[in-house]
Amino acid sequence: MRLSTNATAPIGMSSTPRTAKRASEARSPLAAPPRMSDVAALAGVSKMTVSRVLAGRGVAAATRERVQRAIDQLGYVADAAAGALSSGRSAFAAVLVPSLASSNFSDTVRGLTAALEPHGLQLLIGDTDYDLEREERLVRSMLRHQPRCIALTGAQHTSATRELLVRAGVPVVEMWDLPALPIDAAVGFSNAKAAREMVRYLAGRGYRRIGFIGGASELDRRGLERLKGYRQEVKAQGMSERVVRLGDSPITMRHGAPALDALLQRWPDTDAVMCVSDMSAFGAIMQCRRRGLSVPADIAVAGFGNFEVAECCTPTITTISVDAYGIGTRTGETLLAALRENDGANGMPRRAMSTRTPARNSVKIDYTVIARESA
Amino acid sequence: MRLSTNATAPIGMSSTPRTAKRASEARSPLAAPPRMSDVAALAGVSKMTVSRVLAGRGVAAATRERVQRAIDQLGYVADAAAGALSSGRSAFAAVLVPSLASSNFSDTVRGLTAALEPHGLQLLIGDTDYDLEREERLVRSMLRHQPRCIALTGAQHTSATRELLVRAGVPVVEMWDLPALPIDAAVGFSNAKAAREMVRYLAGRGYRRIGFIGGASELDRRGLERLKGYRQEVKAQGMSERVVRLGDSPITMRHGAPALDALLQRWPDTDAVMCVSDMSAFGAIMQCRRRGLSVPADIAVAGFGNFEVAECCTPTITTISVDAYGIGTRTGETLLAALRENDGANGMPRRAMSTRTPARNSVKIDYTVIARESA
DNA sequence: TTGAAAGCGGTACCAG
DNA sequence: CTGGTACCGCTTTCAA
Repeated sequence: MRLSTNATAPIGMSSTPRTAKRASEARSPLAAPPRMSDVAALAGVSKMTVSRVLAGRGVAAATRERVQRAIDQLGYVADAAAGALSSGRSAFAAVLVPSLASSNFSDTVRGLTAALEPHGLQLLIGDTDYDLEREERLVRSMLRHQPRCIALTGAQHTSATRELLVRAGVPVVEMWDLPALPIDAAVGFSNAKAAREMVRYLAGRGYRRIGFIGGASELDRRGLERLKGYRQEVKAQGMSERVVRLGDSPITMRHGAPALDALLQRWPDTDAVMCVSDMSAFGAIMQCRRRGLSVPADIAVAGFGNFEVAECCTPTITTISVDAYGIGTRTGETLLAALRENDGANGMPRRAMSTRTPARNSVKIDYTVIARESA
Repeated sequence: MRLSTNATAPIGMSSTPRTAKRASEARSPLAAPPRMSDVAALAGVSKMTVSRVLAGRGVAAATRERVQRAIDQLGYVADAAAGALSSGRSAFAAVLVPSLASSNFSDTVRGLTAALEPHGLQLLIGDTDYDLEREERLVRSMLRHQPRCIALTGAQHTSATRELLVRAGVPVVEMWDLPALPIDAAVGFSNAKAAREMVRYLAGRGYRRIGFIGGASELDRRGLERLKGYRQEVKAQGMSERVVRLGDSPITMRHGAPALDALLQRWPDTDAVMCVSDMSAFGAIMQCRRRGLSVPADIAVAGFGNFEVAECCTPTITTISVDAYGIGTRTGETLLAALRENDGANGMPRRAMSTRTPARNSVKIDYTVIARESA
């Protein structure tokens, strides 16, 4: 295969001589694409008028129509890079999530898209794979595109990332958590408190020997917070903790079976299992079936996240519902408000939110225990 | 909420006077970010030398180090828009998938990322939501960023989309299908043939009254192809068809229960169900449990896609395995090869693949029936 | 309402 | 190996 020789060389280092760019002017698919000046010439106006038509500013109706016809005729598409360079304002918004494969985060991205796209912002989406170094690399690479604003996941970042983000001087929102010291603003909830609530729910149902299964990675802060909340509440209730930590994030369905096995091996009399995610809870329930255990009669199982599988599984899975899509839309709205504020005021460019409104930049997202059949 | 007054106005129409851009030169987070000329001045070289250091071209080691120090000291981040404009070459690759929430497609995106990122290409990701008009809008909007290459899903597009794509003059790959007339190149498989294979498998296991459950939408071409394959093979086997079409794409777990109910109501003696997706198959199996039907003893269920749930469900789900991640990496490799070819040759810019190598631009992706417990 | 000129921040090209 | 200059395609600014 052609690629094997030089599989990671940068693409496009060879080049076309500047003067040859418009070499093939013949009307073929290979002809250089039309420029704004081409449109202007065809419509018999100046570039500026074309620019104004595109931006929807004040242009006489007749002129505007003539220009629009020329645009359509040539199939003109404006060059965003040129526009961004000239105006000093890109049309990008950057988003970073730990894993696009997790429906949780893809819902958040969809929510962000829904909020930002109508305002002409194009998302630059990055998948950090729960790796802070990778997050840093992605931030660096996205910053090259001068995004108007940035959304990222969690409160945990390398110090270089924080530095980059602050220096970027654009609104930043941290999602899915409520950091003690946000870089700029946050849209999320306390994963620890949510987990405590689940333990209280289970205790209220009479379960006293409650286990927790989660991932082994120290990088999944939200998972760790949930574990922390479990520990706090178990202690508060005077119960003893039973924790199994196993496997990498993202936690998938495959996680549940071995984790359940490990838990029951160590603490055979466990009467309820709280899982770091619905994915894991589902895997655990399926494993219960294989072991001939009935859920919840023999053992109760609870999840986190209210994924679709929690609703569709038999038994249906008791879980904590978090509005992932809403986190996206709220984040989008928060960023837009900050952009307006920066923009409207004294014209100081690229100001972060925190310089203006230090405090009330945290949006708290609701969550609720959804009581279903499994617990 | 502040946004309610003007929820969809474009952002950033007010502006900062050009001359004020560097108004606050004080060393604060509000100072204008450093430019290449600043780096050059600090290092005592010309901009060109800085540019060469960044590009990793031939620069004397001592000079390079000096420049690098200046870069680090200033925290300089090159502006991608300026670079793209000047060189006539962006660092973007565009991808369009029907739904980011589907693990199938998010895996493909991950594969693409893995293939393209090492070459310095930044993905522009778009979610068409199974809507061809939306796809067209997204293509138009992405084209403004002059992507070096484009990957999109399926063979079905509006004629305007095809026109835009051809005129863009960059390599284009259609994924997840093998169109009779690809725009440029394709990486996929025949969904119809794969479905036929599943019917043959079920027939081979002795099932004769095989139903099909799928979505009602005409927009999900891959779903329709699977249905077509089912119909062809059922006919070939001398069986009669039993088809239920229900609900929108993407098909989720919620689809399975009502679809199974509808199928059994109309054809109560059905002995096997083939589902358009594992999601649906899972929902159907859970519904079987609720109805007191044992799988596969009372009724067999098969899925499509080899999603994680197919492996973790009890019973495990018989399905067709498709390497979604591999579709992404193969697509990436195909695009990279085309970029190299364009680039290396006569320097004609922005040439599509098909102008070179009309035929062998289709990469066929393997699939296999995975026999598990459910059928 | 429209146009002309300047320049955004880099890279190509050629000369030294 | 390094620097000077022109210029990428668009928007800003200011004048008409």
